[in-house]
Amino acid sequence: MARQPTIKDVAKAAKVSTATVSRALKQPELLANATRERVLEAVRQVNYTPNLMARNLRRQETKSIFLVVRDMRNPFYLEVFSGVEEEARALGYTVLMGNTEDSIERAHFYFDLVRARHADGLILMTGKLPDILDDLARDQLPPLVVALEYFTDFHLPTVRIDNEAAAADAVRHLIALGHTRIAHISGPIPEIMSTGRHDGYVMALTESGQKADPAMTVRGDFTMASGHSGCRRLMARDNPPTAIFCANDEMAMGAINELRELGYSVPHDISVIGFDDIVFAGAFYPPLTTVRQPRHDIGKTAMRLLNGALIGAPNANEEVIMPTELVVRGSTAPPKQN
Amino acid sequence: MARQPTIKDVAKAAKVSTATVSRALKQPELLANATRERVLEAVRQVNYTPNLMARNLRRQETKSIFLVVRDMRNPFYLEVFSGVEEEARALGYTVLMGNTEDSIERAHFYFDLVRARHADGLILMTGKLPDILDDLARDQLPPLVVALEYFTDFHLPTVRIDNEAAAADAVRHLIALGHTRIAHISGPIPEIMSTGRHDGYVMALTESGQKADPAMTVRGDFTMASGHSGCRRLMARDNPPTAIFCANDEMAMGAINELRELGYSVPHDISVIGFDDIVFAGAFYPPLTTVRQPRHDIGKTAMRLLNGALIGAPNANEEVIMPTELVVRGSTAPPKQN
DNA sequence: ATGAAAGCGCTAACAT
DNA sequence: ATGTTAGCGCTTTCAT
Repeated sequence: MARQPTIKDVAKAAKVSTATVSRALKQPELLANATRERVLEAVRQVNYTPNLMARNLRRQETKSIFLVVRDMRNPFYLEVFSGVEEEARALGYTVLMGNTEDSIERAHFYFDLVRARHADGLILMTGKLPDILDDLARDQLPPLVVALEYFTDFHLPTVRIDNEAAAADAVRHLIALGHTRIAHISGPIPEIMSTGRHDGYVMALTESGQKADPAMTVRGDFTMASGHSGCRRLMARDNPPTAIFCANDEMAMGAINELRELGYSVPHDISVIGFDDIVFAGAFYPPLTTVRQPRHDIGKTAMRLLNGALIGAPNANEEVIMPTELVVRGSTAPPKQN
Repeated sequence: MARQPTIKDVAKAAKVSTATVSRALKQPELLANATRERVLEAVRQVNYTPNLMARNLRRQETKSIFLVVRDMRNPFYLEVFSGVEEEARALGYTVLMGNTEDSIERAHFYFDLVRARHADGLILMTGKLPDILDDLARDQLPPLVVALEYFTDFHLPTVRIDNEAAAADAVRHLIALGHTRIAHISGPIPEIMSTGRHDGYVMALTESGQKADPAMTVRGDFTMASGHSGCRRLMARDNPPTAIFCANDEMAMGAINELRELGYSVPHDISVIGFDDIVFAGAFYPPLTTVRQPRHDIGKTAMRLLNGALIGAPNANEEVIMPTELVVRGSTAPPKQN
């Protein structure tokens, strides 16, 4: 590429000072009509684009934010990302993607990038928040929004769902179908998201008068493989479940594929329910009954909150709880009559 | 956050000039051991992080690159992204994500962002390259790498697969199984990727002595919905196919789900083969036979090429063809004997 | 309504 | 081996 024209080139072409060029672009109302026109014409003529590095340095802002996720290969985050990106574009930000792979150091790396003024703020969608935020004093925190996860030690702007209520809804659906032996494949407890979903499972069972048998909960890690193995362990029990509530869709898919290998038919023999409504949940066979999270809106809201924090809006510290929705498809049915 | 310490604060604390601080960080070997130690100690003491906006302005580089895709919600791009990101991190770059939604204006927007020095270069994974690059003279192009797609008018650094050969492999697999009525659900022709896969389909049929009946190709658009409808049209023919080669996995999934609704069993009645080996291809039922693209390596290679272009490496204009691999799973089988 | 000039924080050329 | 200094390109006082 040829050398970029600078504001000086425009100033020379329009025979004005660089300050006037800057004004023509930022506060055109301050200039006389004739001058403004002349400058804008010069801008076009020399094909000028403001240099963002210089502008950022001068303004002490980058107009970029980091979206930091646990594993960017998880399609779930993509839809959140597209929501963040949509809102960011409207607000004049660009979105950088960070990815911690569950490493606390990698998370701190993104905090450092904000310190280094590579971005103005962060949206965190990682687990292990307590560990990450542990030794950072409150006033050392960069502008920050927590999405999906949350942090209980002190109040941060947060957008999330009510995991407990959503999980309870899912389990109530199974109870309403008549299931009495309902198992749970959980996420990595004690992470707060997994704990919430497990609590909702226990809550729904308890309120219906069923006892939550601890042996009916096996711990997974949100991967399909852990759905496979968790399901195998559950079905090997003396009194195997007739329904399994999985803490996410991938584990539900793993469980269903395992059940097929074991010779069970879903939902005829066993019902399975997932969580998230990822994009392939409806295309799966059988189509997955699951809990939909408003991913796109979660992303938009997170960006909106972050912008609030960035411009120092008054009550930027709010916690927004987004609604969830049980999506009943083909992986759940009444229990088989024996 | 408190005010960030600057290089001046370090200089004062270490009683040296700012230049010496800069050297301690960039070219420590130039300094006397004692000075270097003193400076680094001061850096720690005042908790200094270099301001990247200032560094970028001074160095005239951003150390960021844009990865521009057609639709970032497509999980396929994610794995490419993770490859780009891995290599970028190793080379000291951060990756910005751009997303054109197939709009030429949106694509140009990212070109403008490079002009505005928001990023140093671009990796393009969008269709419509000819339209996008149309009226840009060669010397107006920013540092640029094309991935997956390609552009024939003039030579750009490119990483891609041999779509024709890969598609031919897939179709040969069906031929080897004994199929003689093989249909194709294509991507949006005349885009080059779709054309290549269609050409491979025709080539494999022709070389085996089968005639490629144009009515056996229906045009899709890479969405699951177009797999559904394309499959329905094919199966409504007088002499329906016994096997369908789909130009990507989503369309193959759509086709399989449609076949199930029509009462066909895959692969017993009809074989279906996809392309890409997206992350859910193996979890699908039946597990999808498909053509695997080395997505992660494609991403890494693209970033490597872009870095070459950025540092002005000699033969940065190379075109890299990555290998593909036919992954035979459960969606293909010999044709049913009538 | 416009211009002059300072300076954001850093690096690199030049000087010593 | 270290310091001095001149910018990178822009925005924003402060003057006029």
